Amino acid sequence: MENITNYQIVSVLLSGPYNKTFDYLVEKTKQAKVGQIVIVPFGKQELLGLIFERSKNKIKKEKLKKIKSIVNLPLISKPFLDFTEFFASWNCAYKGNVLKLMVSPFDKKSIQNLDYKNYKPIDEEKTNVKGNFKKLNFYQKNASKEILNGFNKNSNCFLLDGVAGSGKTETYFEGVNHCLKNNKQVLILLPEIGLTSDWEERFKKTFGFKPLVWHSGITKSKKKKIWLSSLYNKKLVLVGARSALFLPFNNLGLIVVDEEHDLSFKQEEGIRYHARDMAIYLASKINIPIILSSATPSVETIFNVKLKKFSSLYLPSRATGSDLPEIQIIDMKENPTSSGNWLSDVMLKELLTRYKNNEQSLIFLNRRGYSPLTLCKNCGHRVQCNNCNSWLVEHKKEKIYLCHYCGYKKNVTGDCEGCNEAQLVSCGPGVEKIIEELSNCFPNAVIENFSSDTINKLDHFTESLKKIKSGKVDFIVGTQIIAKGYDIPNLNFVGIVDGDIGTYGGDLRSSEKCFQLLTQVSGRAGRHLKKKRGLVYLQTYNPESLVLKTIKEMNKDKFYEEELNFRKQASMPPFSRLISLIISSKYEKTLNEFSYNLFECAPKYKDVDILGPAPAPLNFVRGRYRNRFLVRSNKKIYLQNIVRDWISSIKIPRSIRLSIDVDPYNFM
DNA sequence: AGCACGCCGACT
DNA sequence: GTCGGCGTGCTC
Ligand SMILES: [Zn+2]
Ligand SMILES: [Zn+2]
Repeated sequence: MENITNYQIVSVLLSGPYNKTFDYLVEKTKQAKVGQIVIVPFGKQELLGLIFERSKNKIKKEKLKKIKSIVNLPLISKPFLDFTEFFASWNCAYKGNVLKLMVSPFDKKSIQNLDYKNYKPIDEEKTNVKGNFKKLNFYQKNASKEILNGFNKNSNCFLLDGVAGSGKTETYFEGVNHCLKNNKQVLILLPEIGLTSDWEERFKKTFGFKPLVWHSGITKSKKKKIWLSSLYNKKLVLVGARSALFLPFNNLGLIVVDEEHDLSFKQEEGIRYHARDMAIYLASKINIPIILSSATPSVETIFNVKLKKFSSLYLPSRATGSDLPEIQIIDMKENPTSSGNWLSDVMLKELLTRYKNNEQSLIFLNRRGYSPLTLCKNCGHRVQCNNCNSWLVEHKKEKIYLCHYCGYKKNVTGDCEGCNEAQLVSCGPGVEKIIEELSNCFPNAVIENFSSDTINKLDHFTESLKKIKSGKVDFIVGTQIIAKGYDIPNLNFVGIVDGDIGTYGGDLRSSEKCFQLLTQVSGRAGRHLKKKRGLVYLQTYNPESLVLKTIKEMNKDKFYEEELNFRKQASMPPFSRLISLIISSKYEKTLNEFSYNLFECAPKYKDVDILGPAPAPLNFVRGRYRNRFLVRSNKKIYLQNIVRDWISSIKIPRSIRLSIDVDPYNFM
């Protein structure tokens, strides 16, 4: 038997659904250190792990196994281990699964087969700035001065708040430049969809080199290279979607969250987390500045500014010098359309004027496809999904009915599944319907469909945008994808088909979402007009609505004031903390039994409200029945701990899936 | 998550 | 008798 004194004991966090660490032996000569990635035997399998602590010494020595190998890589630094711990605790996730995210382009096999010759870190020389910076205006200069000061302070969370086109990007580029000068790493988080070649070009023009780009479309081998760069290189700029947050940076100097309010930062599948909120924690952990940038900040962020947790940097005007557009509200009760049509006469008249005048117009409707509901007038049958209790959306171009929740599709046949004398009618418009309506009115016009159905491929997107910018397109019909800050020079008129998106849906953030979306879409109009202003027509059945009024008046402060008041009255976030439990099962009976058991052992605290169980608004998705609980408390309570204790007090049958959503945004 | 162990019904 | 279903519990 070997001498046990030649070994040391280390605690290893394993990649997988584990919350505690497991102790292993490792030869002292191997000089194991906290932060090393290792391969260990575990039961009958071999797993990837991370040395998390020196040793806990809580287990009998005879049971200990030896580490198989230590992967030859720089250490993952302590702040990132703390981040893993915090992340798991905050989001009620397994620590081991967070580790899995952190090493994501690798698995236990590929990390052992690391071929260092092929994965030479990217040449840092290439990140030497030799670009040209745009001249900043007075406000931009002030803001960037504040940001640069932030590098020397402890409290350093900034909100960069300015209308679309006010030059927020150029302003935070100053901070990026500062980091590069000091040989630091920079992480820029963008919504998945905002990460375009347009953005990359803009960066390259300014800095003279290309940033590393990280999103779901990047190949695995490229991702491995970037992962290694973040671990080896002292100096780099990485732009990425939310998952870039998990890269093992070794010398991070600044984080930017662009389009801070964007809902795509909230991960809703697998491990649920909010990338913006986690980025704020990470920045404070490493003690570096973080810049949140948006033309329409989230209510949460505005609240943090009010609490003086963040400092607000305000850019009041468009950098091009043009005025913000005029917004007119079209009362649909006074301007009704004939049945089956959705564009009012006023709207069509304005479109005609612009069309004759060779100007581009954008028609915005936040609904993909042709029609969200098809029903049979003869028998009342509705075209529904087989796996969900949702309506299928007709997509006319592809001749299918599509489920927007699970992707199920069915061919459009013209027959009815409920009777033999089909009289199918489409209820409600989608962008395809609007295109149909437009081409009836303007038979010779060129109309471009700009929605995620047509745009999901990057090259198709670039092509589409090029076509629009070349002026060949008369009408752009688009969903929210168009709101994402693309600069379209000759676009002077925006028509919003349905301004009432804030009134239905009815979750706590619907007003906020409506305000943000419509403000961003309106901001597309007239960005390059010199003497005139752009124009926006906003069709609505609720012209008196407060949200629409604040949009029309462009009174941002008033909107946030009203909305914060409402949230306060209702004890809703950001004045309280919410956690959703989503329980699902293939069997309705199992689901309801378990839900009841969970209800029975729910904690009873004075300051914790538990609502439920209730069938989810979408109570059947992908072949599974779903119930929900909603837990609420004030923010002084660490509600996650209460929920964790509750859940661990009951054994969960294998046929039940229970998902915990901290700070939920989606209540379906 | 895997994987083994174990306990019960049905099938050579 | 024994093959295989999946409910339960452990893995350093
Ligand atoms: Zn479906
Ligand atoms: Zn029918």
